[in-house]
Amino acid sequence: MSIGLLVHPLSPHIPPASSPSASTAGNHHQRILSLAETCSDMSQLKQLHAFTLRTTYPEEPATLFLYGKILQLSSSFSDVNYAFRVFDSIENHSSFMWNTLIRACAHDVSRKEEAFMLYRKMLERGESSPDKHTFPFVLKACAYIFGFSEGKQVHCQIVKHGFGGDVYVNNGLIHLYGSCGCLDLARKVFDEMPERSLVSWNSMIDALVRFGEYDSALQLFREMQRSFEPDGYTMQSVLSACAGLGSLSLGTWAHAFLLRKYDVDVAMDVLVKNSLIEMYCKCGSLRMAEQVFQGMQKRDLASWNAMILGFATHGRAEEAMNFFDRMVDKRENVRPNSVTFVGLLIACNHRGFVNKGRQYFDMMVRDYCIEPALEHYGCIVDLIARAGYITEAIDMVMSMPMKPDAVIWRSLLDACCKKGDSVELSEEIARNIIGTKEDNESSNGNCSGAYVLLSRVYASASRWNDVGIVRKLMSEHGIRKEPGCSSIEINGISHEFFAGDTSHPQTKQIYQQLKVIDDRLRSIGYLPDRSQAPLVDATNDGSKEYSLRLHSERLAIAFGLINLPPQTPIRIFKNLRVCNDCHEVTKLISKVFNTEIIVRDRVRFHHFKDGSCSCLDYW
DNA sequence: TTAGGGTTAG
Repeated sequence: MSIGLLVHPLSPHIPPASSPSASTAGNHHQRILSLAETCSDMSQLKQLHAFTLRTTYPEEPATLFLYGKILQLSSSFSDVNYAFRVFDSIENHSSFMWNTLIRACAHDVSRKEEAFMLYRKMLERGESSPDKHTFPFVLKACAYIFGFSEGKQVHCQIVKHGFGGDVYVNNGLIHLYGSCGCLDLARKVFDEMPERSLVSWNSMIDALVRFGEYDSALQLFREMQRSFEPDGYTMQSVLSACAGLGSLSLGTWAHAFLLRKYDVDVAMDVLVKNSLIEMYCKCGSLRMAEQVFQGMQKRDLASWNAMILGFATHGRAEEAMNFFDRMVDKRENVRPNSVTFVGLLIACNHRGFVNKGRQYFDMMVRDYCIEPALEHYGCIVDLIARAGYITEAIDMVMSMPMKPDAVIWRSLLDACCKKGDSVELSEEIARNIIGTKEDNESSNGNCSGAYVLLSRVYASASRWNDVGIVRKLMSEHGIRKEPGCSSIEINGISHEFFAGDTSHPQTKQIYQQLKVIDDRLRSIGYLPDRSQAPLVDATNDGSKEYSLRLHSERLAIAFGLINLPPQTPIRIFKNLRVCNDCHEVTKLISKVFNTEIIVRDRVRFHHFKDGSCSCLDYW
């Protein structure tokens, strides 16, 4: 029966003024209910609602049941306002009605807070008690707003109402505590669950991955396989863990696992494929990332962004920009978002493309109406400041609608130091950073960044007393400089190098190789930046010939050239940011030695407990 | 008598 014919077939059944027999009313409600199942949009639902109002008695339980259905349908058509109107028109609400409305709010971005308010109202009114359906919805809303204290209250209510053993409720709790970063509480709920589902495992694994506990996440994944088959959600978390560890061997294993175990649906899923792209990019294999991207039948914005970010963070700015051109081209016609522009600005930043960076920043605002966020400002300020346009960078910081964070101030300070600008200005900037909460957070728990930069400012102005004061302050506060470190995996063993490091057993050969590299680079006309502080005493044999500044990555590259067969790609992981100078030299070494060299920066180093990495030769 | 859980990048 079509809803368009609603009034005619049902009209003869409109209840008379006198009370209808129970069976007639029952049939009538039943017929409206079956019509409700066929509603496909709000206009049909509104007709049905009007008809229900006209032809039923509001106090009948069957009518209340119908209103519940109308409420549910209006929220499923995303008309939460209408759902609220229906709700407000009813005097006594069933648990189902409360639950439906709470759920509608929990799923609506702009009403997440209301979900919790509604739940409180439900308790206050006391006309119906929360049940096992209520809590998962409320918890979802709490998780979304990172409402830890609200969530704790709800947790108490769950125990009080006796739903502590419900698997859906517990999954909601794991998700909530996981979202708030309370991994121990999430784990406690997980461990104490009388029954677990696939979602329980996925939620716990996801929480661990999101907060950087990659090892534990992979450990849990292994345990999970004893009782459940992983699904697409699981595999995305596993791929993120591999990406976080920067372990291409693990990531490649996960890719193979995916292809072996799953049907086309899971393996071809856009979200899973995007995770694969991200994993390959973060593990340094842009070739594989591109291969996955090219093989995708369907792509979304995130697929493009993942590639752009991948190229950008590896210093391959031209390819990042080419991908952007392709995505906005008429054929693809994908509209970029704020993340796309972060990628483009990072690309420009890594390579010092100041004008391009300015163009993208303007394009983002002008052509795509995207409000620049702190991250965009961070990139552009760093870019223009590094290029020496300190005044322009400071003006930009002053014009920002939000408060600059310590990272931005540090970009300015760094640029001031390099340019040897006024000490007063540097001191002023340093005052904005030192001791701030953001600085502590943004520099891995120490605020060495600003102190080190400031001591460099004083050193460049030959104010040695002030250098001493800063160093003393640092040692008094127990602050140590976080050294740059590069790592390379060969035959499953990770070798780490610091700048000017001479601790490796192969140091002698490494420095000889560096000399070879240096000579080859000079032979093609490369002139190292002499203004950089030379590490002339770095070699064991006291040779002072090697005058290039020894970034840790160059040591790792030399080590790779010695120990890997010719033309084997060399993959380096670095804990800090890779500078433009490094990108340029790496490109040249790569050209001269006819070897692919990839340097991935900002990697959190990982060491397996037995001191090894199971690195297979997938490069 | 109605229904339910877990995602997107820096």
